[in-house]
Amino acid sequence: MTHKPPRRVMHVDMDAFFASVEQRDDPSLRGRPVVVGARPGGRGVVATCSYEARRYGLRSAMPINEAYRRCPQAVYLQPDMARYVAESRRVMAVLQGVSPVVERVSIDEAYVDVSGLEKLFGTPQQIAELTRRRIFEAVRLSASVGIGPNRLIAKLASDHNKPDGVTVVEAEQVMEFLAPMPVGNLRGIGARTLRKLEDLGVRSVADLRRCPQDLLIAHFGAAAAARLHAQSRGVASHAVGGGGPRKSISRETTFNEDLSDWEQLRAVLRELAADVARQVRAEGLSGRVVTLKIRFDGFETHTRQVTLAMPTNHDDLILRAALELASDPALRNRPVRLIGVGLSGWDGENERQLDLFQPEAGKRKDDKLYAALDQVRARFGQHSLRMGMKPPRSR
DNA sequence: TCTGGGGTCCTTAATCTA
DNA sequence: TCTGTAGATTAAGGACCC
Repeated sequence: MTHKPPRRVMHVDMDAFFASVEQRDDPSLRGRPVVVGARPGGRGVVATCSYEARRYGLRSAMPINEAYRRCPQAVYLQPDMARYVAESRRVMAVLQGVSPVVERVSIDEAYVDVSGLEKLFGTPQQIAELTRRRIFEAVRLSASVGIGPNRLIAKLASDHNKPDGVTVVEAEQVMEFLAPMPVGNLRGIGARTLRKLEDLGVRSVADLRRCPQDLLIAHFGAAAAARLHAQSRGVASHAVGGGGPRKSISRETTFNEDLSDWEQLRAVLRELAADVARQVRAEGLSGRVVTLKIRFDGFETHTRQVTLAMPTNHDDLILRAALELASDPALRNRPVRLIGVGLSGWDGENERQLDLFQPEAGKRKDDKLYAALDQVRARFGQHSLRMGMKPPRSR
């Protein structure tokens, strides 16, 4: 009987990726605080900032004006995504050279299954260092690497020694590694959940481990409680790969100043719908569910969606559906901060073939779609009627 | 006080359907 | 055939992630 090697997952995270690319390509930026994100003065946030900028308290997702207040001397740059995507591809190619099982999770990070690679590359520590070295040779950028028995531990390990570091956590070290960590480091714990946990006196993972299960269930529900419980003990999936195809495509925009004029909003919606449709067609997809997103003053956000009778990838049909959804009286007569449109609910290959090879059938399909839009119209008629009798549910 | 864009997944409630 | 209901599907919002 052969002995199965232990599961080892490696997480690779590029350090301050966008800012590092900028500093690499422009020597005058090296050693200086660099912020990549929205233009100061507007309504955006920091996408990434260099470690020099972090010393001033700047962080990803911080409002750009707050960043500017704290560090006006930083260099503020708008993202050049095409360039970052090209670098990302090179990094992913390096990872493919280490192991064929690579799961890209975002432009600057990936999981790699490195189980059983010891004979080829040496200890986990050596595998991690080799990876970092090869990345630097390929793109002249630094990365942080973590290795653990599953994805959760690998990710926390890569964070542990950032930037430009390596951390290896063996299975038997997991409990000890996690215990002192702030619970906020765990996956799925954002600002809201963190506040609630703090109210329960839970600050570290060790606290969470001690917290009675029924208390967690009472506050977070059974499913979330089970996830918290599992994570506090380092239990997580080690499956690398999968990921699957994307589920939706959307475009949205935030205005520098809230917009009330629906003629202008309609024009914006037209562009967004065209963008979505272009992307959907480029990926050979068509979808049935059109979603409209609107954000008002005070960050109050609403979505409305409609399922069409047949899938589409046409600008005009997506726009019409979005406009019908926007005709909901509850969404009118208020200044709009953000507007967006998305498409989801992909159909199988069959529909696509219908489009490509049977133009007549495709045409009939469109007729059906316009009929479906009439249904939406009818529904909103009903909807406004109903509102008089029964208040819409509010949550 | 301020909070982008593009996603995913989850919860809850309403509605459809077998 | 009628009716009640369980389960599936749809819709809206929220939390979270990078």
